[in-house]
Amino acid sequence: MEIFPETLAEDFLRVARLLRRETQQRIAPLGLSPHQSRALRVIGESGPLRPSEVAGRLGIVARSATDSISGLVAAGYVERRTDPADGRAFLLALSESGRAALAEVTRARSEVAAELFGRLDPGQRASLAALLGALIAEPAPTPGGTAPRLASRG
Amino acid sequence: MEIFPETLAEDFLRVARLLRRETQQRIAPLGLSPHQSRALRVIGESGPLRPSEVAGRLGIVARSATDSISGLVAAGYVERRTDPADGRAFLLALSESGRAALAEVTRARSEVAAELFGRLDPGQRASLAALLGALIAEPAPTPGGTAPRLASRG
DNA sequence: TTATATGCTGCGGTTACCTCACTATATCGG
DNA sequence: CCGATATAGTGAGGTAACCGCAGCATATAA
Repeated sequence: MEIFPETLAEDFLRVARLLRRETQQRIAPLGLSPHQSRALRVIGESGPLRPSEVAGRLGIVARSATDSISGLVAAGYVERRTDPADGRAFLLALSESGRAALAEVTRARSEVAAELFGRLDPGQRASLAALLGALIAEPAPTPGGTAPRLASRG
Repeated sequence: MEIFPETLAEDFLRVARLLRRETQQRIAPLGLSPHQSRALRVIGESGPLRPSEVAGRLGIVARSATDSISGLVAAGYVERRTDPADGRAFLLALSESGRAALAEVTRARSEVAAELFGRLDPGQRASLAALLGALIAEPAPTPGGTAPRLASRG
C-alpha cells in the first residue's frame, strides 16, 4: 500500500501533540508553564547564563525571555546576580528548589516518553530513531518572519 | 545500541516543529494564522457547520471559535448565514475565495510533507507509518485542565 | 405562556509573544 | 579623560489565541 506524505505528516503531528500535551499536564502541578520549564532546562543545563543567551536558545527575543525568567525568579527557582564581568548583564542560575523542579520536569518528560515509546519493542525504537535521524539531517528552515495576518476580533 | 525514549521524544518533537514551522511559513502569505487555516479546513471539509461544531473539531470552546471565525468572515473566506432550522445558530461555509485559500493551504501542507517525507524511500515511509500507527493506537489522554501557573510579568 | 435551555457574542482577563524607547553600563577614538 | 556609540536588560504597550461570565435571541418543555 502506498503511503502518502500528507498522511504521515498528520499522524506525526498527532503523536507530537500527544507527547506535548501529556508532558505539559504532568509539569503543570509545579506551577510551570511549558515555556518556563524550557527556560528552566536551558538554565540548568548550560550553567550560569545571561537572559539574552536564554532567549537565543529558546528562539525568542530577549524581551520575551525577561518575562518568563522573571516568573522563575519570583518563584525562587532561578537566582539572578549581576555579571561580575559586565555590570549591564545578569547571570542566571538555578536555586536549590530550581534544581528540584528541573529534576521533576525531567522525570515527567522521560516518564511520558517511556510510556509512549515503551510500547515499541527495541527493534522498533531503533528503526524509529533511524528514521527520525534521516528526517532531521539537514534542511534547516529559515527562522520565522512575521507575516501579515487577518484580524481575528475586529 | 540502545535507544532511549527521551532521545526519541526529543527528536520526534524536533521533526514536528520543523513540519509546523515550515507549513506555517508558507501559509502566512495568505494572511491566515495557523488556527484560522485549521478552521478553514474544518469548514471546507465538513460542509456547512455551526460555530460550535467548528469549536468542537478544533478542540476549543465556542467562544474562541467565534474569534477565529469572525476573522475569516471579515476576510471574505467564510460566509455566515443563519441556520434555517434554528434561528439562534449560524451555518458557516466557504466562499469562492475561501475555497481557493483552502486549496492553497492544502497545497502548502502536502508540499511540505512531500519535501520532508520524500527524503525517505517507500519502504521507510511504510515503516514510519506503521510505527506512528502503533503510537497513536490508544492512550487518549484526558483533555487539558487549567492548572495554576506562575506569574510571568509581575 | 411562563420557565428553562441553547447558540452565539460583548466584555474583559491571561499567556506568550512582539516592537519601540529608555536607562545604565561598556568601549572606542581622539 | 571624554564624548560618541554600542550593548544588556526592562517598561510600556500591542497582538493572537485562548478562557469564563453575562446577556440577548430563539427554542423547547411544563
